[in-house]
Amino acid sequence: MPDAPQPVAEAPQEGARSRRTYTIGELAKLFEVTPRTIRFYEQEGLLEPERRGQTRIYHDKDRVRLKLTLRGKRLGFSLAEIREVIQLYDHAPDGDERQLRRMLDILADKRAAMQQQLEDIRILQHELDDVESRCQASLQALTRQRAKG
Amino acid sequence: MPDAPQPVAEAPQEGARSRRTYTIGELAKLFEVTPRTIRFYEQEGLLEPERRGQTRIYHDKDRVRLKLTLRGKRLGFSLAEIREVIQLYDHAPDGDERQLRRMLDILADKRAAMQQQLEDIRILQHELDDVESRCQASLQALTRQRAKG
DNA sequence: GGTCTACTTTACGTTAACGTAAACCTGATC
DNA sequence: GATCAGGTTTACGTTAACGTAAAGTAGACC
Repeated sequence: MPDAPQPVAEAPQEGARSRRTYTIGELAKLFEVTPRTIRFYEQEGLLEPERRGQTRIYHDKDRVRLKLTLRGKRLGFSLAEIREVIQLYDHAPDGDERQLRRMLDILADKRAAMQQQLEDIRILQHELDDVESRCQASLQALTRQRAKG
Repeated sequence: MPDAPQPVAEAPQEGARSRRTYTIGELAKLFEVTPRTIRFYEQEGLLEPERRGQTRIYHDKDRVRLKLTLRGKRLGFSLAEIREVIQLYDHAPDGDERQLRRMLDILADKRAAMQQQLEDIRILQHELDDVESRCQASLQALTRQRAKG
């Protein structure tokens, strides 16, 4: 499942600019994923943590990226697609005209997909409404029957 | 990707009750999937076509189920989850109280997931807005520069 | 009756997204 | 200085959702 109501894990915002850093374990706990997952996302080019000696140090930028990544996943995007969006996000203002136009094309695609998703959700919600009301009805029927019997 | 703007393939509705049937190939073309995919969905318990001799015959019920399945996939649900919903859909009114209550629980879960998705889409759309405006800005900058040079 | 075309089963291959296990390093603590 | 928690790399394993190829069948047409 698109990972239902995520515990809305979020970092404490000490003032406007929280300059704190995270170990991989901290970040993992914060978003309820495993360290392995975080390393894998790095390997796939979604994160680029600092290195202090051998160990990774994550900054707010990485935390935001990870958040975006998990949001994308909940919507069924692949990691490759999410990386695409992240690169758009980071390199939007530079590049030549052809690149910029290509970006706008990709953006239009993502938008269309999300529009489709909105529509899909709308329809599915109605269908769930339907099932639920039928469920409630038979439940009440059972209850009435028990009251009589 | 959640399969962007699907060509909104849909069957002709000859009157209210279209009693026509479909071969696997027809159904596949209608929704732009392969026959293999349709057989796989059957194997996973999502479809139950009639058999005429060896070959499968699909009715409107199957078409609706397939449509629901693809909608679920666009939202990132797994086939197992979709099967769960389909079974809810088909067996909502029967079963004892415990089963009905369990159904309502599952329904609540799906609802929560979809609420989360709505929120995710809202946020992502804003982020895409941001990227796009930055894109447009640098594009205009390039154009102005060219006009001068 | 041969030849298409579209169906069928069986079975192995593939890709994405991690899980899991082994073997190692490293700073803190008893 | 041993131990331990938490970090690291390397590498193989696993699951979902199909793709693909081989080999057979069954009706339509020339």
